[in-house]
Amino acid sequence: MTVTSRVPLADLAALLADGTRARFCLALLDGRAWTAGELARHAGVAASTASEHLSLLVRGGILAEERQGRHRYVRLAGPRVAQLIEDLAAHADLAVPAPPPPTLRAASSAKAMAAARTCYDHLAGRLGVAVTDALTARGLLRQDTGFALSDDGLAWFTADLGVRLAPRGRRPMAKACLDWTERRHHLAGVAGAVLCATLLERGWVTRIGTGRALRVTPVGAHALEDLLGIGGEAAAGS
Amino acid sequence: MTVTSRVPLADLAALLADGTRARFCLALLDGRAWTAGELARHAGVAASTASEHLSLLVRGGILAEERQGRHRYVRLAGPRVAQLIEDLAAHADLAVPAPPPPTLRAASSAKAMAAARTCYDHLAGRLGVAVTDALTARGLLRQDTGFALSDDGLAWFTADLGVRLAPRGRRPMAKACLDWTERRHHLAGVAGAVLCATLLERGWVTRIGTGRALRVTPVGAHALEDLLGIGGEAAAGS
DNA sequence: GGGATCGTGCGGCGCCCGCCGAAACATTCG
DNA sequence: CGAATGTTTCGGCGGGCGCCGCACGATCCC
Repeated sequence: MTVTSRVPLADLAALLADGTRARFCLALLDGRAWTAGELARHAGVAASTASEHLSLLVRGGILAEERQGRHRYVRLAGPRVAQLIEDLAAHADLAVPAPPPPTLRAASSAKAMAAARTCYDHLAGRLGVAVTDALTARGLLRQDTGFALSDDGLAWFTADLGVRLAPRGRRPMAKACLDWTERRHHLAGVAGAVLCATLLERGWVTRIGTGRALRVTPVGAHALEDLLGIGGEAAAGS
Repeated sequence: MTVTSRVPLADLAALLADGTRARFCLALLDGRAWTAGELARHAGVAASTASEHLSLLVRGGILAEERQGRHRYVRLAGPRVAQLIEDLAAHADLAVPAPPPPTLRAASSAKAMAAARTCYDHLAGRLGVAVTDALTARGLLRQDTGFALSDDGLAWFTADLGVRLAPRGRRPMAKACLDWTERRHHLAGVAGAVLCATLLERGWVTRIGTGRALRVTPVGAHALEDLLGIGGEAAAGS
């Protein structure tokens, strides 16, 4: 009988408390849109099962959907949920030290991911942390008293990188995001997204295959060395 | 058969996906330690049920326990989990606009909470946001390019407030925490915790009853006006 | 139009898990 | 020591939910 009024927190958590739905969300952390079928295969469940899960996640505000023809494209609803899931995953993985990957293929993939990857819409992995460190060392990013760009940092985006860094809604300009391989913070927020988009646009980094993993191109390595003094391992192509 | 390797994210979310466990965590957001019995009564379940829930939460790293005699005291495991739960709750409450409180007592309590309360170990509610705004307006806290104290801000804590602001482990000095009544950010992190602790120690604010709600004392109102130019409604006692 | 592909609604099955009460254990107090 | 109180363990019950297969509608391609 205990009707026990609903607890919003529990309802939200319940959406992520299922292995299959969690796998969906983790896959979608690459920031791109997937079709229902792709996700079903990725998680190893029947299409009908995936369909129901997606409806729940959309209704719960975790995912946004976009229908095109016979496809149902689905992506994370926004940077906020992406951050939330990333935080949750980071916390969960801290408790469970990653077991050694079973297959060679998985090991190689894990290695590439650890080197450089996207985290929703910004850089992560050793590359992401290296960029964050370089910005900090040069006084462009302040981490000792919080996490914010300095005035020099603002100027760097405009003058050195050559991109406009405009406020976007209520999203913070700079934000710390916990890197789950490096166990340190890397740059997220508007600045992180703009930086990542710029690197991709200019071909300084490219995606490896269809996943989240990135590779620094030779041109990119030069540019990163030039702009931030990043060289060697962190900028190495895979 | 589908053994489907575990998904840490889902395991963590599952801990919070139950109404009773969620109620426990939300109650513990006051930052203090509760006994198992108190939580059981608070959530309206049998002691045996609460006991099992607590064991799960402790094993999952959400809660830390401390046994004293026949009592089992339990509190949130640390600022990190507190922040996680707060984020999750904030996101959940955004989707579900709070229904009007059913009872007069609840309404009065909600009013006090909205005015001033603790959020784990820092200030929240209109008071928390007012303090954050005042710090920002005076150039002590930078919010336009992220969220960090300025050098003036560091000096303010030492010279004006008269407290040492030392780094504590890996916890960030300043951090934005989403206020679920004001729907804006307030100051968290080491600085937020130190500030809140100082205000409580000096009797500038006091707890109302046993909950999270706070009241600004007359002495406190003067001090806040003095230090930050905060007056009127935000500093009003209740 | 015909055949392949993609997504969805519906039963039905099975299991997990949250709940309680009763009994046992631990601690404090008189 | 005995009573009172707080907590834990154990069965057992019931409901919720994640899974599939199948049938069907929609869409795209040839």
